[in-house]
Amino acid sequence: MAIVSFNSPHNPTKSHYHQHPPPQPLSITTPNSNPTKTPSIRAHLSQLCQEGRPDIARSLFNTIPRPTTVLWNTIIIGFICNGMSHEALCFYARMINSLTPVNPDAYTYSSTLKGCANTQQLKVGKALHCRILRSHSTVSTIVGNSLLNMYSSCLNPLSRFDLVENVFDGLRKRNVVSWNTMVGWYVKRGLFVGALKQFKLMMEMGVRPTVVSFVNVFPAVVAMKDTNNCDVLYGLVVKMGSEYVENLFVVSSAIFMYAELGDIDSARVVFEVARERDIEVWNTMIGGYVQNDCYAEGLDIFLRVLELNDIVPDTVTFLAALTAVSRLQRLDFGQQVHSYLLKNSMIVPVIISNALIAMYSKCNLVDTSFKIFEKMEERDIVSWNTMVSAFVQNECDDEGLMLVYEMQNQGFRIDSVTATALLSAASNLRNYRIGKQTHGYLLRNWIQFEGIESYLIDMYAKSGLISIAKQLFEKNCVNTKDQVTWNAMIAGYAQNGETDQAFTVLRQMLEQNEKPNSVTLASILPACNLSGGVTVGKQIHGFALRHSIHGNVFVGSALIDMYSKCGAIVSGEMVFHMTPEKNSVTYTSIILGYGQHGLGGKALSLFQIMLESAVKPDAVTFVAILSACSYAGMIDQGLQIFELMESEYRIPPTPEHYCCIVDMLGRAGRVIEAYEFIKNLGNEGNVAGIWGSLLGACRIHGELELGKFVAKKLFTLNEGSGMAGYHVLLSNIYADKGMWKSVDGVRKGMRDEGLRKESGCSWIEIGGTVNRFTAKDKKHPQFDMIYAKLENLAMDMKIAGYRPIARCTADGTSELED
DNA sequence: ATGAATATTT
Repeated sequence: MAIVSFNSPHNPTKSHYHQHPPPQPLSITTPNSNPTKTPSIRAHLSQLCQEGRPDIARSLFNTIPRPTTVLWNTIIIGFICNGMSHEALCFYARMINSLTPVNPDAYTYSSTLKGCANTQQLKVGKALHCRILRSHSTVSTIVGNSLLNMYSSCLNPLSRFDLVENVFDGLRKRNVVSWNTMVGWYVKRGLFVGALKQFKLMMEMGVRPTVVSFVNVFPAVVAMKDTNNCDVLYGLVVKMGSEYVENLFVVSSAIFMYAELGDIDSARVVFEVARERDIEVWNTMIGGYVQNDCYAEGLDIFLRVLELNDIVPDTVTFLAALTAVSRLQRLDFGQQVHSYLLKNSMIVPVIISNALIAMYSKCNLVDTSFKIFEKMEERDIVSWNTMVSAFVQNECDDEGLMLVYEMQNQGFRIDSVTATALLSAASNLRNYRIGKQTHGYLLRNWIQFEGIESYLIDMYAKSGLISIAKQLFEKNCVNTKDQVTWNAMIAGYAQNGETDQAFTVLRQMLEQNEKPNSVTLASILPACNLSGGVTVGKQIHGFALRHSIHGNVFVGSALIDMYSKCGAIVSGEMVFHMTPEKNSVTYTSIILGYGQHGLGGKALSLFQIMLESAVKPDAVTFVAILSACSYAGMIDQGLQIFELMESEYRIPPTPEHYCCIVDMLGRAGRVIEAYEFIKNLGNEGNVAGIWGSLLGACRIHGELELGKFVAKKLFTLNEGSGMAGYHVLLSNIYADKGMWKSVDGVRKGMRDEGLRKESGCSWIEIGGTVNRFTAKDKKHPQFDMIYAKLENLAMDMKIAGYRPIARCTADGTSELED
């Protein structure tokens, strides 16, 4: 089996030396042997360099009393070909300052200039340029080309002054290399039209293009998305003959060109035309498929590479394969790639480990990601960022924050990627302090990146500082509002329950001719639930249909949710069946809807259909189906599904699942069983919600003693927001039993602790207007008529023989039930 | 003995 090889940054395999025949045996020379000694010393030095030992060649060189220019050149070239450009430059400095004067020649200049290009030493390059101009009346084409190349790699491509062009204009003789370098330079400067013009000019001058000419001009048409000229250029390649069409450089860059332009079929044709393929051709083809979201096809090609005996997959191959695996969330495949790597290579490069971390994270196995991260001997900023993002994306925001802390301890600085993860964590945790700190850090360090405003708006809105979000939206994004920014603001208002504001922003968005997309609609739809009216939701649905975005999974799921929350479960059902693409959220929405409408049987049969489909249920799906079972009293089925969740689907239960089970048992009167269930959970069951469900059950079934015990337990847990509700529940239990003294006691306790239950509210939509009511409120413009009608109704009910049961609520108002 | 050139993770 082939051993996996990985590229090192300075891969010498492409140096010219390795294209030469294998080294000849040494010829030993003595200092005074004969006049031919110089060429043989030169051959010896050159051979040492070919063997990758230029330092030894230098030591040998140091023993030579009066080295000639040729010998100096040999060492300089030797260093350059071994990726030691810095040493080459030092050696050049030694040469011109030598006590035994030697004159640099064209070889010295071209190789030293290459050294400058490799190390970005503009000053040395300029000094060389001066020296060349001073010492020679004419500049040879090769030296001129070396100057062109040096300037094109050392100069800032965005600078207004174009020294490269000056040198090119000053060249007395140009050849195809000069033209190619110019085309490359234009591309680097972003002057794509210029690059293409230069290429055309070269053709018009009768210069025959080489493969490099094509490789250099392709990126220009890619950048311009110029599919026409792309075809013209490739046509030219075909015309030039098989030496061009089958050249590995041409094949690889043509595949890349077509793939970048979205024409993956043509890329495949180019790939098939190549009779011989090296690993880079294979990599480009895999990468092309990944780039075009054809992950399965990419993996097919990857598998073919593994089967080849003469091609060894490298870092890039595995990187592309892992990207495809991540996008497909094909964990099985990813694990195979992982074990292949472990089996076949000594060390896994950092970049591959990073991709593995990302892959496991995308497959929701963040623990495995962290194991890989922990085991890494070396980590770069991408490793840290990937792991932090992995935590944040898998709902482990606290771990993500801790890791950022640790990362800074180890000398890595927060960058734009870390910041996006931090902002996401802040908005997930609804923690504006972390968000503000991150915002401050970005401002202090002048860190800017694309979409920064949307991240900030999202964070401030979700963490409750909607006014700051609004300020950012209005001040910082005056002219730069894009779809994402608009969406962030709309979602922000919608999530804060500010429905009117959300719709105002949507209207502004439409007025400014910015098109809403699926994200916009999926963000605004939940606001329709809150507003209580189905009319607005229907309008959004109509909008989605008109703009052909109703087929989107997210929009579909949001529509289902909206209809079912507005009581229109039949419409929700229809949307479900008409949504072409269904994911776990789509299924969960409709199951939840069925459950809330008491349609347990329908929920259950749809859940069965889901299990048989390719869509995997997630933790939320189980909450939906369990609560549906609970509402419908389908206890046995519910318990069975709960078993299945852990054993079959490997989803660890959360407090929400436990709540469902307790609720399910409790509603059915199996209160003691529910209590036993919580006891068995141990410390994991010490969550207010779970005990709260049990307290609810105690009330329904009049379990006074257990209720008192459960309430006591709840009050020790003291989890804030819901506590008032639990006090009210306890007082209701007492009230049901007519124990008014105890009721008073609970209410006094609540007053002492400053607890107040938020009053319940109901609403109804009439003629497109939503009317909200809370107990005893007089805000409605027609409240007097409404109360008069209520009294009439109450009278009618009394006459009909109805006896309401009066129960006490915490704020002293009476509540009519049953 | 010298010059131009392709693929990559958050």
